[in-house]
Amino acid sequence: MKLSSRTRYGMRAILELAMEYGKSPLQIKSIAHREDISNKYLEQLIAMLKSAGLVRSVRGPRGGYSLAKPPAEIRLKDIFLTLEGPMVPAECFEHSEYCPGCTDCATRQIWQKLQNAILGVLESVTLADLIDQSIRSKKMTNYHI
Amino acid sequence: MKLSSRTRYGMRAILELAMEYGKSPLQIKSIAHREDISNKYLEQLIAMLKSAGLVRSVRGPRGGYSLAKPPAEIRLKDIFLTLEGPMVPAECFEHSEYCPGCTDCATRQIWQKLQNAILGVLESVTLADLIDQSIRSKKMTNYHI
DNA sequence: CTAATATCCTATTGCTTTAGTAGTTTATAT
DNA sequence: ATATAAACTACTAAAGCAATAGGATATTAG
Repeated sequence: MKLSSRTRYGMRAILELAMEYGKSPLQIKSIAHREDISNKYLEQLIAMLKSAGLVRSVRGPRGGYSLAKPPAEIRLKDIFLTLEGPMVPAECFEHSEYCPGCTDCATRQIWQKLQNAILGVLESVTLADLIDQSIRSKKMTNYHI
Repeated sequence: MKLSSRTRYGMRAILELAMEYGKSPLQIKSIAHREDISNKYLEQLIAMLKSAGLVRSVRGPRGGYSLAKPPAEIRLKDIFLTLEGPMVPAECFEHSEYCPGCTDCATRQIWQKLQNAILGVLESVTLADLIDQSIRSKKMTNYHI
């Protein structure tokens, strides 16, 4: 079980934007270079984030992308669901009419628990929290050196 | 984000075996029929569970499959990891030499949290727990009718 | 011994998703 | 005007998923 590149790249990209929040917009090529991601592929991922209302854009020279909201108002859950799609462990979560035997109900409860656990973590963390963590860990390394 | 059929089918199949624990072995075709899963595909899934030591088999007429251990000693984590493969959110979890920028470290901590949350749930539940839940929910419906 | 049964093993296939590439169009700052 | 950078659309190679197919092997019953 692993996360898709889409989600990993997208998360790193939006974190770059979060760290630049309040400054001038960041360009695709700049983010792509910093994070070592394909230019054109990143373009598509950021388009997803944009249509989800998490990111806004400015076209033309000196244009680029920036966060649509303060980092403290963007939860990882929003980013995750935008990139990874809706969380649907089993068919019967979408179509309740599917679910023939009652054996499923026992397993279904587990998938429900799993979903809650995942969404719980992603709900509880904002981009601002991530930045704080990042800064703190950098300070730690400085103290050691 | 959704679970693979492999995992969903496999979980339902081994739960069937768990409910039959102590009795004579269950055959592929029987499980496949009860759970409405392709015969041949299920065969492969059960082979995975067998090579993981969760299930044992008897060949020939009146043969079939049964749990290798009591239901209380099989955790969902074991089943899940067998079917879904190792939990590797990002490359740097396998190859720590990968991890160029420090931006990753912030996201990496999130993937770690996510992993812990998922494994935590799966670690805490055994097949015996699932059977208990299943029986209890059946009783509930009986009371209502 | 033989026939039936059910697991075991390997290969192949169609399908979908993923990750990435390519090229053109549109808006905007200078 | 021109350069810049996002916006949009189409395409493609590769991988994984969900099967399907067919024969080999072991075991039991008669």
